[in-house]
Amino acid sequence: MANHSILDILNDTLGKEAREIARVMRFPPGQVLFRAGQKCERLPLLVAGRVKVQMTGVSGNSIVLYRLETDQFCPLSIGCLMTGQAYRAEAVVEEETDAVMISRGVFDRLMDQSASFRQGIMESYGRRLDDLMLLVEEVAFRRMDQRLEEWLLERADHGPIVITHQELAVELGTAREVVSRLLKELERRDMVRLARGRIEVTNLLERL
Amino acid sequence: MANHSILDILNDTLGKEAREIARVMRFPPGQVLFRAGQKCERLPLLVAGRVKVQMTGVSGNSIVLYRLETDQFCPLSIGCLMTGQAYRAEAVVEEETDAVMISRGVFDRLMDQSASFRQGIMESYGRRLDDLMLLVEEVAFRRMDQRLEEWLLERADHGPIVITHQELAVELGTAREVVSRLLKELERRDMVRLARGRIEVTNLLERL
DNA sequence: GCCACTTCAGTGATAAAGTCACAGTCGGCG
DNA sequence: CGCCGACTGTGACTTTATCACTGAAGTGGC
Repeated sequence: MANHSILDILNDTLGKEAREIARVMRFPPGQVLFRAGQKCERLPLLVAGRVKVQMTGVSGNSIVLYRLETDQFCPLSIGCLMTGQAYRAEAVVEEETDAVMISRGVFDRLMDQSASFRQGIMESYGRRLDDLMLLVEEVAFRRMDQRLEEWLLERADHGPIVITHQELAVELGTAREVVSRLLKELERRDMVRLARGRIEVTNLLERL
Repeated sequence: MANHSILDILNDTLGKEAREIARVMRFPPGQVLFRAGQKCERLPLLVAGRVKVQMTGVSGNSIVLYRLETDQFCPLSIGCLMTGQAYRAEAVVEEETDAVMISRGVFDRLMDQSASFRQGIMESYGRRLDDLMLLVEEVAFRRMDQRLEEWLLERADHGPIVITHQELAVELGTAREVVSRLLKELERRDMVRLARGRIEVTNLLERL
């Protein structure tokens, strides 16, 4: 996976069938790749773009689990494809996304024939497991104000962050009111400037 | 993986080398299979027994992530083996465990040659991912009293539960004091009986 | 422009959970 | 028996979650 793009691997392994068997599809922002409760038909494999995977608990609260980016597989789909279970989460396109949709048969074939493909799958899986372990630790043990500040700092580079408090609450897995209060407190300390649907990070960095 | 045990698959694929290449090791309760920070040399694959995998956050708090049981692989080890990263969690034997320890080379060979092995690996991975997603939801959104009661009910079948409040706190990813208080409250309502290092569930069931 | 309507944000009150500090209690062992 | 370490209980306080509600900002029709 280090040397070749996913498309190269597919072409190498599947030969001239590649284009027919594994068609690249384009998804616009906002499109839902899959919802909780649905069965999985095909494994999405991102060629470009970004997809957000989030889960809604019984309480109705949601949390973002991880994001899929270029050259990554959706590990949830693999699980659902292999076991026939329904999805437990949903995937929403954030940036226009091109993805190869692979059927179970083609997946098995690739796993059988391409060591590079296997390597890619295993790495993708490993990364997700790691992501989720870190998320568990975050949610279980870290303070919300710190997590919020970090989240803001990570996206403060390119001007104001366009997001509602509700969406931000889902990112962190908390309640909208909590986010509102913490943000207001940051504004009082002149660390951010708030507007409807927009957060401008001013001098948050200094605390690190 | 549905039809054959892991040992069968190993024997089928590796032939007479199997015994030399992938030796079965026995671990007593309490033994640590790996610690956070260590590198992974071999992939443990449980033939019998039970292993608890837990993680300690920067705060010093710990939480149990999942348990390995018969015929399961340790997905963390796969990740560490593939990427060369160090473990982020630790694994402790709970019941005497027999495990086959597989090297990177043998792992790659099995992945290449045995569809059953691949299937087993992928299923194991899928299950862990699912476990962790559920854990994220639990920790993020569910009430501690309910989680505690469920935990107790799940192990109330075979007489008193032998565990300290501290250990129970790690199971749930909370603080010892929280567990102590919730348990005391349950005892006041005559739902459990408490003793040092022991919890007896009396009539907790009725609430369901 | 004005109005109705929806979405978004702010906030008080209260409950649940986490943190800190410390006291009491039990069990084993010299 | 008495001491020590591990375990448990609890008060005081902080942080986070939940509930209920208000107001403010954008949107579209007329």
